[in-house]
Amino acid sequence: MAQQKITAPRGTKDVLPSEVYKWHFVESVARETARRFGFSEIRFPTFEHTELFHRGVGDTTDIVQKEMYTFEDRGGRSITLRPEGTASVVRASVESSLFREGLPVKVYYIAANFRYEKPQAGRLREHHQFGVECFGAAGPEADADIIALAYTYLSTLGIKKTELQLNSIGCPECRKKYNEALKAYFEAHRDGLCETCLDRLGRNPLRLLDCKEEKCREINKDAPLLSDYLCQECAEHFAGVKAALDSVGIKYTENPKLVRGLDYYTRTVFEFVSNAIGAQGTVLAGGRYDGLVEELGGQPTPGLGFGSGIERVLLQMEAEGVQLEDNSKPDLFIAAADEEARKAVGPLVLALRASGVAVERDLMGRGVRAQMKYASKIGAAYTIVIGTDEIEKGQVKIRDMETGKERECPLDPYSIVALVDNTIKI
RNA sequence: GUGGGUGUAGUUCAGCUGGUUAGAGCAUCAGUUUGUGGCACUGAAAGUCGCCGGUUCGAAUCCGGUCACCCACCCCA
Repeated sequence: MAQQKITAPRGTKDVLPSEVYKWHFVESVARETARRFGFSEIRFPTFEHTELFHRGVGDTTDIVQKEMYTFEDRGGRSITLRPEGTASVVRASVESSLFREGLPVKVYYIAANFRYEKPQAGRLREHHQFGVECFGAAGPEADADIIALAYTYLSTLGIKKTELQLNSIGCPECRKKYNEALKAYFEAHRDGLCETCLDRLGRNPLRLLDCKEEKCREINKDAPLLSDYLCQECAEHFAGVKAALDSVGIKYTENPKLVRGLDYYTRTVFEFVSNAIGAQGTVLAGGRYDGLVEELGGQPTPGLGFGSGIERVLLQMEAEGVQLEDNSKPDLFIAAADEEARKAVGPLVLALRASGVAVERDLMGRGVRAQMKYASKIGAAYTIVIGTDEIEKGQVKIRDMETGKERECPLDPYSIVALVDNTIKI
């Protein structure tokens, strides 16, 4: 009697053997791109003290207010499954004094994030991110470098059809002035605003710019622009970022309404956006966060970085028709014709595997014909059938499964490896 | 948290206005004179028709609830 099935928790996804090669590809491109740009990997725990995210991500954000997986552990500590990676990176770096051992500190990670959201296209409760962070560099070349890394990463994956949107949200000084101007403007148009906007007006007027409600959009059109309120330094920094991007030929669209959802951002914010994968079209997003390290107890240290959702990147690749090859197929399948041969196949297969060849054999007790069918199905490049004849003669036929051609080969691991490894066309 | 759509073999789906043994393609497994794959042919296995309740002589089909998935809002990668 079968037990009732247990399904994966809502908003989580298994990566099955048949598609895991796609993940391997994305991860290897991420690692290689990071390496070329001079970033080292950092790993950190899956859960942290809840306090870290309250301070690091920001108390007013939706993530902290209603999306965290928070629980008390058996020792009475408040623990949270990380909803994003940046706070952990900063915590770990401060804790181990990385910033005192020389700047800049450049690190990347590939890690799962957890947010209690309602799942939809491109949005999960557990999702994975390739993230990159750079600390210590205050100048605009650093911003451009991070964006160039993002751009290289996406193009190497075969993603061409995203738009890079760019904005500067200034420093706390100029943002304060802008916030006041914004508040004043929206107060004057109160009657025309939707309810959520009215609600936010007092707390975070920046967010109103993002509203998709038709009537709010109308009002947004003539709202004051942040670019008019940037202080001298911020304006120069932003101009520097744009000039640096121009010089390397990376195209961008200035989007004065682009506001990121995490409280820690300052100055540069950017997103690579797609319109091909549903409403959640942001494939990669990031920016500068010059106040975060200090907020988390370190010396004032500028920082910047981005996060890119691997599931979304995969969706985008799919949408753009990027073709990947599953390279997990075996090099060789060795079929046994009788009991005697089955005994001989075991040691042979082990010897070949020790030499680096991916070899499979029958574990299901099938006949030769069925073994060949199976070898074909799993995509083995070569097959060998061994029976009493072959063992007596010490010779086997090795067959190229693509062409169907066969070739004689001595029955010893070295000869077989030589044929399979050199991928000699038979 | 709010709203819309969808739940039938492993999978993609069919099943007309409720009628008795719930079907097909693909996939799986076995075989086509027993030592050779892809094609073809034969056959087999596989479903408490998401779950619970209601209406009815009778429910995959109608009604209610619930859960899950998909999509959108909110927000975000």
